[in-house]
Amino acid sequence: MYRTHTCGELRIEDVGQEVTLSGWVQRIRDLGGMSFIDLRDRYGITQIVANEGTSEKVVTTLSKIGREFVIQVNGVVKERSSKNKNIPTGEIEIEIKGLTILSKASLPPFTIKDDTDGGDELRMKYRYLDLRRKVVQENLILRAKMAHTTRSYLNSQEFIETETPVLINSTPEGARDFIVPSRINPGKFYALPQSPQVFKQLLMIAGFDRYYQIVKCFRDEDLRADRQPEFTQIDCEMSFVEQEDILDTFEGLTKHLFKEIKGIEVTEFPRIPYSEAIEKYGSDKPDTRFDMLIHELTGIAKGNGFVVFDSADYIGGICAQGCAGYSRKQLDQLANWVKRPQIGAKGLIYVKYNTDGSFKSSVDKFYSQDDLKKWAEKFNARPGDLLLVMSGNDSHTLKALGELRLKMGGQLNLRNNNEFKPLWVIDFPLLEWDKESGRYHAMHHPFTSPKPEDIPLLDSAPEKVRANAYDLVINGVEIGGGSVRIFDSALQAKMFGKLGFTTEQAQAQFGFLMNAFKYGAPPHAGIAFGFDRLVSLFAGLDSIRDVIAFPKNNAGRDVMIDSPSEVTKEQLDELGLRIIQKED
RNA sequence: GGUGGCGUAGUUCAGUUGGUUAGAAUAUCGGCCUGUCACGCCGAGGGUCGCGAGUUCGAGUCUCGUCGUCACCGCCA
Repeated sequence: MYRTHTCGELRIEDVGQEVTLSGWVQRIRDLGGMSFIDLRDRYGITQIVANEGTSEKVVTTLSKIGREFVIQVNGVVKERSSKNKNIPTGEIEIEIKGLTILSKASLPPFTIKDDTDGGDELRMKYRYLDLRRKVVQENLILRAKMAHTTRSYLNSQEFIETETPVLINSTPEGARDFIVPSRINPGKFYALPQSPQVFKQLLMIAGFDRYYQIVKCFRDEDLRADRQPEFTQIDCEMSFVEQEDILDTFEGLTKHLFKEIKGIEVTEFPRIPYSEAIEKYGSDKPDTRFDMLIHELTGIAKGNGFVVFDSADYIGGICAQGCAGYSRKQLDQLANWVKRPQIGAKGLIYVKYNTDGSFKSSVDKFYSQDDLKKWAEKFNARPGDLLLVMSGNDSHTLKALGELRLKMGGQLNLRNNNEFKPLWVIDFPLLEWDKESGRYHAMHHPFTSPKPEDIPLLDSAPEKVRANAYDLVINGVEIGGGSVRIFDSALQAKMFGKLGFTTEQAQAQFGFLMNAFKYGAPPHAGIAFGFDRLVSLFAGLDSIRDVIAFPKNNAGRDVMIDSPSEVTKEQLDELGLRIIQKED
């Protein structure tokens, strides 16, 4: 038997017991006549002590061990003469009687300890060592708990967990697919699913009524801190439901997770239309932990001879409370920040609402104190506040104001990671115009149902058609999204037409689905949560990498196994593939 | 595809205007040490300053390129 107990469980009540422990050597403190070993496993750390009573054989072995050796120790649990209040096992120690080296260890490239040692590059290359760190283990344990809790909640609601295939067809809509060549079918390719979308709809047609799956999805697009090429979704679909039923059910799941995992009662799930989110927050995933809403000034700020504003489609700004005291340097920094290519604003106008009630702005030449007072009223600003105003093309300016709002919210410490503010963004546009391809794209996906009252607009003003689509947003993070589906093959055919598919193309790509609709399709709707993002939100992390055991880097590479990698000529031949060197 | 940050000892970092032998902490190794828990004390070893070119009498430092990495923009139905 390798162990009778783990390294985290022995307490003062166990004093006198003879025990065997196995684990990794965290640290050795050799005091000469006596030494201490911190023995670590995922449950905790237990101190081992050797002193003058320890056998010669054990002392000799002890002198050979180092950091990260895997050892087995047996001995008697003793009360410590000097206790450590900082760890749960701090009142006891094991007086060593026997010691076996189970596995030697080379010196690790970074020290295994809680506060990060070794940069991301090393941590990823030696991820199996990084995963020994308690902080990283805790993230993965949190992930496991959340998956378990999700399953038991959905199981209790009569959802059926069903697996769907991973080798499917490539489709032209949406993100780039990962492609898998078929050996048995030369010249043909599978694709990895971006989501199990059509399969879950087929399961509804099959009568499963409630489906879920915690499932890997794949998108061949550039990575971000919150985007990996393979990621996990809590994927769901329900029959005989309307939008309201989905929102209720998944508010329920979200509340349950917050309560079970974090002990937090989250009650409010406000709903705001997409258009309002854009107007007030400059984003379709607003962070509602703080207000600082965007206000439009287009009507009242034009016509004073300030060319920048007079020529703008849109003028708007935000009010940073209590920031009227910002220095020239601070204001310049903000202006430079919005001028970076990532934001792309031309400039930033400020108005200081001084505590004495006067105004000082960068456009005093064009606007009187009375003019600026009107602005301030529009923002509900009070003396001591700072107005930050931008202008230009409306969608770009709103987006830039949204970014500035987030930056100011962060700067003023209004974005607290222990506070959770969910909301539903609803009424998304069904279609958006894509300049590059010169056609409409489905904003959600091609199976999303338009709002019935907007269907007449499909022909006259397609961009005005709203969808029965919804996103769950928490703290400015898009946690999930879904829609009510089209279940009528005629409407579905019309949608494909709007998206620029010919009848033949639609038939070739999605014929099986439209065909299935002919055999009695129930009204259905669904949603998918980004599981990695949800876990990182619960863990208070900005990057999803730390909640994934073996993540990929910025360039989509796994630096530990060095993938992707080349394959042999034989493999290529068998698949009928040839590598063509790209010219620069 | 683009913008920006970072790259110096195993690790974390310092390194002045371009100037002698590139430092500190920590880790490692050796010695001493009976109550440590970030043990302590003494000593030692450890460097392709990411790589390559250029400027210069002289480059860790300046310029260009390149590689790696991170964040972001585009992209992500």
